[in-house]
Amino acid sequence: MGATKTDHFTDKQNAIAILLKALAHPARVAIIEHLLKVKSCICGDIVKELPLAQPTVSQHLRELKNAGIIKGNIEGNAVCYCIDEKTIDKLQFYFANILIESSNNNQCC
Amino acid sequence: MGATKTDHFTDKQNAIAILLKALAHPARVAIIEHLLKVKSCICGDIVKELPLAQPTVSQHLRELKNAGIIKGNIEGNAVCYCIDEKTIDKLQFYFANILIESSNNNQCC
DNA sequence: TTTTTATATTGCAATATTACGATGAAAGGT
DNA sequence: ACCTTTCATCGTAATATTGCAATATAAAAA
Repeated sequence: MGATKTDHFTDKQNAIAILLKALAHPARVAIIEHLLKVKSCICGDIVKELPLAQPTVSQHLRELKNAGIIKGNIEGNAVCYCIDEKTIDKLQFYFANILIESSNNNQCC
Repeated sequence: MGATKTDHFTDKQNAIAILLKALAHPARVAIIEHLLKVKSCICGDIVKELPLAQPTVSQHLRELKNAGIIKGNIEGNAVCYCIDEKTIDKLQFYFANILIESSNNNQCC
């Protein structure tokens, strides 16, 4: 025990959980917000912005990329990261849908 | 090491991360989806729906409640849970905002 | 070619999460 | 009073995550 029982849930449920888990860390939220702030792709300056060591930032970037939240392009010496809007759109849609379905319910608490 | 360096991030970043972490597990996603499906509050039948033992489900429900994603009312012998729409609205707004800000950016990847 | 710059990977210690059996608490039914 | 039902809590084992020093890699600059 200790491992999530992924097999017992639907693919969609696991997919959403993986996306949310990728963003469920303040450092990774900060990375996304920095990407928005600089209004362009980031190439390395994230390490200077975050209060974390370079390997830690690199690890967080990899997790965001694996989940499909950001995209990364090798640009010569540096690497260029930016937000994958398609994935954020999925999340926005997911929560918007919960709100729609939820408003039809007869709330009791 | 091992613990998230919460102190180094803003309150907003931590707050979003906590909300997303609460939903970053397929069992908790499944709980929310069941709440939507039954179109009412759930009073105990979640344990039968999920492939997890009762203490595990109870623990997941507590995490969702602590994060403010669901509300819970004691109803005699049973407990009645339902979605807190205000919190889902926060999340929906957060992602919608990312999309708006992101569309102003000159994407390079 | 050597050095520098930028990022990734490895290995590991500290901590957190997940899952569940056992047990507890509290209300309802008999 | 006694049992049953419903849910929470405790304790604990298995596993995952976080963070970083050390090291590797790979392209640019000198």
